[in-house]
Formats: sequence, structure tokens, C-alpha cells
Amino acid sequence: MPAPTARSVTLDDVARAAEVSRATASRVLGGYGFASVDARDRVHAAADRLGYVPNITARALVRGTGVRLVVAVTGTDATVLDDPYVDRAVAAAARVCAPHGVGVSLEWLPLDAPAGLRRLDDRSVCGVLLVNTIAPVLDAVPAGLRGRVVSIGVGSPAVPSFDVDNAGGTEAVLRHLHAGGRRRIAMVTGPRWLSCAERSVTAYQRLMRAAGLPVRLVTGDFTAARGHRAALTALRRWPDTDAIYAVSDATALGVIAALRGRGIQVPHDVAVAGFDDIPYAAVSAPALTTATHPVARIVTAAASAVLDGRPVPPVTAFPSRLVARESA
Amino acid sequence: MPAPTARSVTLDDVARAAEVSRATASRVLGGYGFASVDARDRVHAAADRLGYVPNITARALVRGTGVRLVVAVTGTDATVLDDPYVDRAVAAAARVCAPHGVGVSLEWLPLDAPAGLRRLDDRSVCGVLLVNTIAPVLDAVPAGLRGRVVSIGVGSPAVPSFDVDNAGGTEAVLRHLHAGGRRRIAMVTGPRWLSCAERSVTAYQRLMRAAGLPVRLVTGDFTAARGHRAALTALRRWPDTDAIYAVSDATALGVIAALRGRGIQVPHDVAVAGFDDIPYAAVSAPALTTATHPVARIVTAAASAVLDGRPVPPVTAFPSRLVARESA
DNA sequence: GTTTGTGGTGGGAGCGCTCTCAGGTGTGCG
DNA sequence: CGCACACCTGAGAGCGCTCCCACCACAAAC
Repeated sequence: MPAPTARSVTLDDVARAAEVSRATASRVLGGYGFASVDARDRVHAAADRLGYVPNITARALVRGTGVRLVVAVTGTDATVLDDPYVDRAVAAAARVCAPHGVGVSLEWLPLDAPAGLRRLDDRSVCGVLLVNTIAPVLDAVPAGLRGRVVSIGVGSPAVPSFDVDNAGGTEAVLRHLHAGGRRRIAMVTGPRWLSCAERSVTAYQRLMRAAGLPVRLVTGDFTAARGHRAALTALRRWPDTDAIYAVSDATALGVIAALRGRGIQVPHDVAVAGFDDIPYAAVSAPALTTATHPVARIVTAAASAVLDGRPVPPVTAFPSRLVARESA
Repeated sequence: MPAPTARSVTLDDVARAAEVSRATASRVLGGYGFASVDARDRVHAAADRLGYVPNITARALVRGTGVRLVVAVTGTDATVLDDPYVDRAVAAAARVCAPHGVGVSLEWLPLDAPAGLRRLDDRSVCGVLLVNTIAPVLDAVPAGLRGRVVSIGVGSPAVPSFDVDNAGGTEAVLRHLHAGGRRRIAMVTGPRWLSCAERSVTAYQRLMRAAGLPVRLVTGDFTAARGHRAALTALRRWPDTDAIYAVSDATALGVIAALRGRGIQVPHDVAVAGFDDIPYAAVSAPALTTATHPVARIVTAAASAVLDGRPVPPVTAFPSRLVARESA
């Protein structure tokens, strides 16, 4: 339970000191309505002298605007909150919200309890950013939250989506591998319940089939550890694999570590590509070829949309771009 | 400007539906004071039926408790907010705060404007976590914020500190390098204005002098790019360097990339060690030897202390532990 | 002279909640 | 029977703010 904070200077104090009414002080400080130059000066002087800082809680209460934006991450367990993608999203959201005096909360939305969203239907919540979410969660958005929820990923008629062009990014990576002469390309997927990761899988399947190449899928979960295991599985099943495309960079780094452990040269024997362009992709050995997308821009756009409360187009797609480095 | 949220079910609605007064409903839902079994049942039933969610803003206003916790990061520019350490801190803080309905804001505190803290002396702020801060900022903590501020790093008489044992961690790493036969150990520092990073430098200097070994310092800034440059500088100045200790893992990964670029074998020719144990330390090539410290635990402790408002010991130190991997 | 602005001001309601306080009603005990 | 002492309840003040609305003074237009 947060402890009460010390009493501070209120608008009443300022008004009294400036010898005007609270309404006038509010008008001056809020910058709306009329006020004589004289009153304006006196109020500003008093506010400065007293060190007045408006109480955002009270403002939020009367305006009914909410004071925190929730980043809700869907997943099987709370470890999804440790994802670097989530970290970046929270940081970007926090930066957008800070000037509004709005805080950011991180919530885990269990995969099997989509109704958990209801808990957020509280007027202190000015918006929700759904990360890595699934259709049942979108369907469970309570009416009171409508218009204040956006999804970073899959959308729905009721929930606008700000999304990465996973299919386009996947295509760029696969074309690059193909251009490098790779033909037996395995893919380490994300969790299969996550439709935005599945879009990459669908794109992979489509492109491989179109090119008459074999489809080789191993399920991963975005983590490096799982990527490590997945690489070994792929090599066991299809020893002639000459490239591995991982749906996240963390996974790709795990794949590279596994190959190194097996004495397999990257990219000479097996090329490896990831997806995300995390900071360490550039300094891994070999430096990781991946697809980049503007997480910060996506989240900034999404958070701004929620905060502004403007109507938003149902889908805003952000392009993904190939970053060719050493690993493929 | 956040948009007004839809009108939702209030305590009055619940009270009316349960045919009790607002006070009784509040008492039942708040779990304090007396209430007959009958009233209790009716209120709970009504709350469930109506889908009542308390408005945390209103509660915070009347209790005067604040609804957001600010993570304030000191640095020369806003890019400090992209630090993975900061990301982890925000995520951990958000997780502690969420159950209290408290949001987390991220603020950048310019290095040359310690008074920026004053802006936070607002009753909507229930606490401040100072990250990577410096003495002038601590001295500038406004009176109204006293008791609600803790520092992750250097402390002061007015501001309790939750800190990593940088000196101990540095000692552990250097002893490990020494035990591996390394004698010409260069160090890539953090920003020189950051006293908690400087503690590592002091420990390095002390230990090297005590062992009669040369002190070789290059200034870094925690980034991989700077680590890359710093490694080249160190090699130019002291070509016989046989180990590089970087004060952050990101820096160390940059160092390894630079050495690889020069065709220098790690750890055969030059050993490399970092500090932090970020997730990618384990999957880099070679896997990075580093010192780990419990960021999540530190921040959790700090955030809980602020939220609880209990008096806190002036300094709480968290041990740092060597993680020996391949790079040293 | 009356009407219609137009700039300026303050009263006051009310956002949704907590919590004090003054009052009940019922039981046990001297 | 009176009194203390539970248990239980609701009226109401008030957290700090915004903003509607009534009001006033004065000037311009009819």
C-alpha cells in the first residue's frame, strides 16, 4: 500500500496568494478562457513563488481521463514479461506517456484467461496496449474499454492493430537466403498460438512451396534456450539443412550457439537469420542477419493513438526491412 | 491529452443495488469496519453482478497516495533510456506496482539539470526510483519528495540506496582473470561521472596496484559501439594487453566484436570479461564471462520499499557473483 | 434609452472514493 | 430497570481539481 505523500501546494493556495478565485487561477494555469493581464501575472507569480505543481490525480478524476496505460502481454506464464521486445515496448510507451503525467503498468494476461482484461476496466486506466495477443483476448475486451485498447499485433473489428509486416519481413529474409544459394531452409517458429508469429510461418510455407523447396518446421518460443534445442532437433531430422531462419533474434542466437557447439561453421555450413534486430544482433559472432522493424515507432504510434483518443484506422502496418550481416 | 473514458459502474451504483449506503458498501469492499453478514453478501453480489471495479484515481485522491512511480534515469541525453539495465528495472518496477494499481513512468533527468526532479514533486507521484544518478541530483531532491525517493546506485543521507556491490564483483572478475594467468589487464570504464561505475574503476586500480600490475584505463559509456572503439584504443596504446575487463556486458560484446575484427582469438590471445550478465552473455561467441547481480531483486526491493513507505536502511547492498564462461 | 455583445470574474457543483462521527439496535450485567 | 458495551449503519465532509454558468462592467449598435 503506497504511503500518503506530504501535503503540497494546492490551487487554492495559489488563488489565495494571487487574490483571485480558484476558477480564475485554474483558467490562467490551464490556459483557457479569459483572464486579465493583471490576474494572469499575479497567478503565475504566485504559482512560481509557491512552487505549485498541479495534482494530476485530481485532474484525472474530474476529467475522467485515467492516469495509467497498461501494457498487457499475453502468454503461458509471467516469463513473457522478460521478453526484450516487451521491455522495449514498455520503455517506448513510458516515454510517450510521461509528458501527460500518465504511468505505464505491465500486466501478464494468462493465455487461458482472456477475461483477465476485465480487471483493467477501471477509470484509472486510460488505455491498454495488447502485446502478443490472441483472438479470444480481443473478443473479451469489455465494452467499457472499447476505444481505449489497441493491439500490437493481431487486431479485430473492435480493436485496431499496429503491426509489423511479418510476412514481408519473412519474405525478405527468405529471398536473401535463396539468393545466397540456400535451398534446404529450416524454420524455428514462435509459439504456435501466437497468430502474428504464425503469419511468418504461413509466409515461409507459401514461399517454400512456390519455390518447390522442402518445408521444415520446428516449434520454438522466442527464447535463446529453446532456439538452441530447436537447432539440434532440426539437424537431427534433416542433416542436410543449409540454413535456419528463426522467428526471433534471441532464438537465432541460441541456434548459432548450438551450431557452434556442434562444430558447424556459420554461415559456411549453415546460414542463420533472425527477426527483430535486437541490439546484440550486431555484435554476435557472426553478426546476425535479421529483419528490423521499428518497435519504438510502432509502440509510440499505438500509445499516442490511445492517449489522443482519436479514431484509428483498423490496421496500421509497419514495414520490416532486411539487415544483411555475416550470418547469412 | 488522454480522452475521457466511458462512464463505468461506481460505488454508488453498487450501494443502491445492494440497498445499503455508500459507506457500508465501501466498508464491505474495503474489508474494514463492521458489516452484517447479510449486508456483506448483498454488496458482494451487487458488485459482482454490476462488474464493479474501484476507481483507483478517486481512491488515490482521497487517500493522497499517488498513482505512479517514476523511474528517473540520469544521463547526458535521452538515449540512456534505451539501456537494457533500465528496461529491466522498469519491467521489474512495473511488476511490483501493478497489483497496487500504480503505473510506472520513465523520465530522463539531464545530467546538467539536477533540479529536474522538482517537476516530480506532484502528489500523483507515489515514489521515485533514481537510476544511475549522481550526487547533485540527490542533493536536489525536493522536501516534498523526501521519503519517497530511493536510489539504485549511489545514495546520500537523505536518499537510501539499493546497490550492487560493484567493487566486490570487480574483484571477483579480476581474481578470475589473474587466476587464468592474465597480467596485463585493461579496463573499459563506464561514463566517468557515474560514481557507481567509478567504484568498479577504483576497485580495479586498487587491486592492480596491490598486485604490482599496470593500470590501463579506457573510458566507455556502457554501449557496444563504444566498447568496440575502446578495445581498438586499448590495443593501440598497449599492444601486449592480454585481457580486457569491460564494466558492462554490452561493452564487452562490442570489445569481442572488435577483437574478432582484428583476428584476435578470444580467450586465447585476449580474455574478455563483462559485468551484468545480460541474457545474450550466455549465447555470445565465445560465451561471455561476467558478473551477475540480481537487477530484478534490487528493483523489486527498492520499489516495494517506496510503495510501502516504511523507513528503509540507508544502504542495502546486493552481492555480485562471477559467472565464468568461455571468454575468460 | 434599450439591446446586444465581449472581456473578465467567481460561485459552486461534482468527479468517485474514504473515513469520521453520530447515531441506531440488541445483549449482558449490576 | 438502568447502564455499559458490544455490533452495525448512513449522513456527510472533503481530497484537488475542472468547468458550467450566472453575473458584472463596459462599449458598441440599434
